[in-house]
Amino acid sequence: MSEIRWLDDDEQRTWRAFLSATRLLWAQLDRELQAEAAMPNSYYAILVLLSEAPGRALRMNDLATATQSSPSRMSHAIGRLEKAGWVRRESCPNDRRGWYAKLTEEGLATLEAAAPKHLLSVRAHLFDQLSRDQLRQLRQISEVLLSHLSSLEGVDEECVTAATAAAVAPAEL
Amino acid sequence: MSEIRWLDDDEQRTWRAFLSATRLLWAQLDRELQAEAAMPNSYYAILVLLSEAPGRALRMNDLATATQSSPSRMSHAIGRLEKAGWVRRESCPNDRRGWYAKLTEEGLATLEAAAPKHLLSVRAHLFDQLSRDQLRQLRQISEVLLSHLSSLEGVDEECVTAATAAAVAPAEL
DNA sequence: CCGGTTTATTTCAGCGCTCAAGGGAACGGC
DNA sequence: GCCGTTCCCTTGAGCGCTGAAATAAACCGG
Repeated sequence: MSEIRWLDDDEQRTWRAFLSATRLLWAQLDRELQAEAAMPNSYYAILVLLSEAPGRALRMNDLATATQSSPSRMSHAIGRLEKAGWVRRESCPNDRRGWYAKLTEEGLATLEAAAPKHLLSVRAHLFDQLSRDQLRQLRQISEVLLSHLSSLEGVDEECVTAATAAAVAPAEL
Repeated sequence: MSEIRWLDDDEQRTWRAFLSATRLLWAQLDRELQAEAAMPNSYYAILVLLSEAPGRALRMNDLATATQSSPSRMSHAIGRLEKAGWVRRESCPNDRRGWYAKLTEEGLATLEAAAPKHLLSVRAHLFDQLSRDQLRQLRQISEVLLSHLSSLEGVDEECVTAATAAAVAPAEL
């Protein structure tokens, strides 16, 4: 085993600050969304994607790849969303293996009620805290990391960001 | 309801890049730690904290507050770690309500085997990707967010960062 | 066609987490 | 001393997720 280069003091501090900050930020946003809309972040993202899709419906697989999640996960998620009355499954006419997940009126209403509040959370805990310069830096840093990470998994970078873009607001944005 | 100020194009891009990057980074680090050490990040952090503690033991409550998690979560977590043979519960002599979680030899060995690999992951996916300037910026940004978020919850900021510091390497660092 | 592969989705077991509820020990005013 | 409160920890149900296996339909070379 080659010599181990541990983190120096500066790196330590950077690492732990980053770790804590992102963890707390996620937790906070999740908590607020849970309180406001009774759903986790991931389900919110699904609803947004559906709201933007033509006919407010998407194939299961497309949903899964768009949100960077497994088919299994999507199946469970849609199951729950269906139980909540926000989504309905509809069989696909061309391909009898396939299913559409379609946003219901109720689901759309829920989403539209949740979106402004979620936006406020994001502003309060991220955008309002940082200077214009810092936001620019954060964006560049994120893009570097993103391009590295998505290359790792043979994933289309555009696809990832496009999908996650959803996580902030529904179609009317 | 007052006028809603949606995210502009620049903000959108910043937000989604940040969102995707942190999500993918966490996922990647978790995946690698899972593959190398068969444990999630949170359990790793617990083992590191224990390895640094005097007598390699800590009270349940101290562990919980140090890792910013609920007593319940810690109870479950130590239960699993105990089942894995990495930790042992020992009753507290002074306070018969209390329990110590004590790192076993086996647990320490597991941790020491995992630490260098985990460090490599962190370097590969974060530190090696960013310039010196960007690392400095990232640190400042994280610290701003951290101080905001920890003030929200009436939490001691030092405590949070101190605990998370652990998440990179065991005592001998 | 027919048989094997690929594609689309579900199912199941199990993990880590949260939240609400509870037991048991210590503390503190009366 | 006693009773209520507080503190420490556990329990159990349920949620969101993962990974592997199963089903079932479409595709495709022979």
